[in-house]
Amino acid sequence: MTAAPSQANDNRSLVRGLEILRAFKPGIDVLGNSELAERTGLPRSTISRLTGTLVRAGFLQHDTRVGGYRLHATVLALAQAMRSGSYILNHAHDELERAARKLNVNVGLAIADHDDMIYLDALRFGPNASLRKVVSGQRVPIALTSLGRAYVSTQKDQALQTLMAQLKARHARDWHRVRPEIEHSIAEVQESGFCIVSWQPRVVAIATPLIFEHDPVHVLNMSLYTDQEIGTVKKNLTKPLMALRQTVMDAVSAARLA
Amino acid sequence: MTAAPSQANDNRSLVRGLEILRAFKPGIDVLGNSELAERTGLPRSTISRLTGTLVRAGFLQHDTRVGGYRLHATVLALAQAMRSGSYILNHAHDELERAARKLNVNVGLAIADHDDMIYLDALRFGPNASLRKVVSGQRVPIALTSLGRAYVSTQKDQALQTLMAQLKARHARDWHRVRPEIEHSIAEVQESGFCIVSWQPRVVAIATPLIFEHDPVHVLNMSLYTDQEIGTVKKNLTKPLMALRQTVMDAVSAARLA
DNA sequence: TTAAAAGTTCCATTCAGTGGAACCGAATAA
DNA sequence: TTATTCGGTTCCACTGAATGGAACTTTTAA
Repeated sequence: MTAAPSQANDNRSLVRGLEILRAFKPGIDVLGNSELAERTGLPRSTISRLTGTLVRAGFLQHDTRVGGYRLHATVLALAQAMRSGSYILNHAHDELERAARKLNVNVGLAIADHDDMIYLDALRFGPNASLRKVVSGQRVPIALTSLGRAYVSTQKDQALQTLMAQLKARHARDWHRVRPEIEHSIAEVQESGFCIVSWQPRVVAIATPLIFEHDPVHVLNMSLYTDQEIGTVKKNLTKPLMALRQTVMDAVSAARLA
Repeated sequence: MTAAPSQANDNRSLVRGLEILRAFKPGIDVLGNSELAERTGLPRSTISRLTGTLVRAGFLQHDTRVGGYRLHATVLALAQAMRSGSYILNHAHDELERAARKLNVNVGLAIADHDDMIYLDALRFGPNASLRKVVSGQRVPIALTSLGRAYVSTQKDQALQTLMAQLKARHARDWHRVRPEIEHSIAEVQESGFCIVSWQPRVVAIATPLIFEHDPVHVLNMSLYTDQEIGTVKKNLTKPLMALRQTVMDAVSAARLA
């Protein structure tokens, strides 16, 4: 999650306020004014005023125990509104769940945001088999994941150039290694409709883009924690993934006629 | 969810931007610039600029199909960050789930925001018995629910006055009816530690406040869809609710020592 | 084709937001 | 105890960022 582009004629105060909100992530759940000032590079007085407004608006709360701010429940209400309004998610969810249960693999649906993918829905299995958990909102980097690369493969021309430039900026250090990997994945998707990546040890993931006219690109994935060879996983998951993809697309298209 | 107080020296643009975000709720998932202008009373040019910024910041997306804006996945990431940072929620969740399964009732944990309560966690049973669903972010009005009234009962003096004034403003129409109900619930909590309300037909709910030093007040509740008399429900749920309350408080206190 | 509605851009005006500095209060050190 | 540091807030003079009316463009509806 790199800093927002912060382009031309954007409303400055609004951008700054949102930047403050975005400074909170899993693991960073309390931030004081001076920490925020450091992270954003803004003067302390400015931060102080903005956090005040964010508190009164219900987006932050002050934690007197540790003397800092936390995100407040208003953001949960927004998330709820967002999820309930995403018809793709709504029509896909049951199918994702069914597939996850049947195959005993993690199944996810995600969408791009800057240089991350964000899960709209993620059905996860704990280590002890059937324990299930539904998560949403997790960010994973576009450049390194099957999810992200499946997304990249849907971009063309100018949009693709821009995106690659962003990714390069974020992964400057090991771009020489990452770039060919991305290009390999793109080729993979173009050839067979999906790509396979193992970006964390023992986790193999396979992803395929879901494209609907007039809608942002969504990406579907399956992943599992395993010792199997990547080839074996490919053999096992390709068909189910593509089948799920078709099922979801049908479900969404059908719903659209009503 | 009434308009934010929008007090003294608040950053105007930021407040307006957040107001735009808050205009989206379940059921209202697409809004065009002019609709937003209407709802907020701001000039169309201003809205246009602000929505532009919100889009570039990743908080809104433009839906070209219907020509309007939707909330974007960034708000999911924020919600995820918020939930993962709430240690009360984290330590309570498993207990809530256990209780819900055991008793076959809905169990929830909520926190106040303006004149609403917002669920941090809500374990729901579908009509067909054991189907379970975890929800968070739903808003319910303070004045009308057991959840909200249990919260009101924790407020004193100035804070109580202010809160009641807010509620009165929101429920001006039938304040003469609502006010005594709230006062009854307050007395109930002060006497026995919980209150019972049926604010929707056939739904009975019982709630109890969870107070931790230096933390905002949380409220725990149980509810069920039933034909039973309120007295019967009370008999059945009082003990489990208070037991759950104790369990959660212990779990949180224990975790705090580590 | 015309009319109406929705959205964007322009631009002169001004006041909202800014940030440096001073101030406050709490925690820590001496 | 007093001094010192640190985090936070308040003050205030300055100014350019944000504003909103009007003009313009694009889309939708009739």
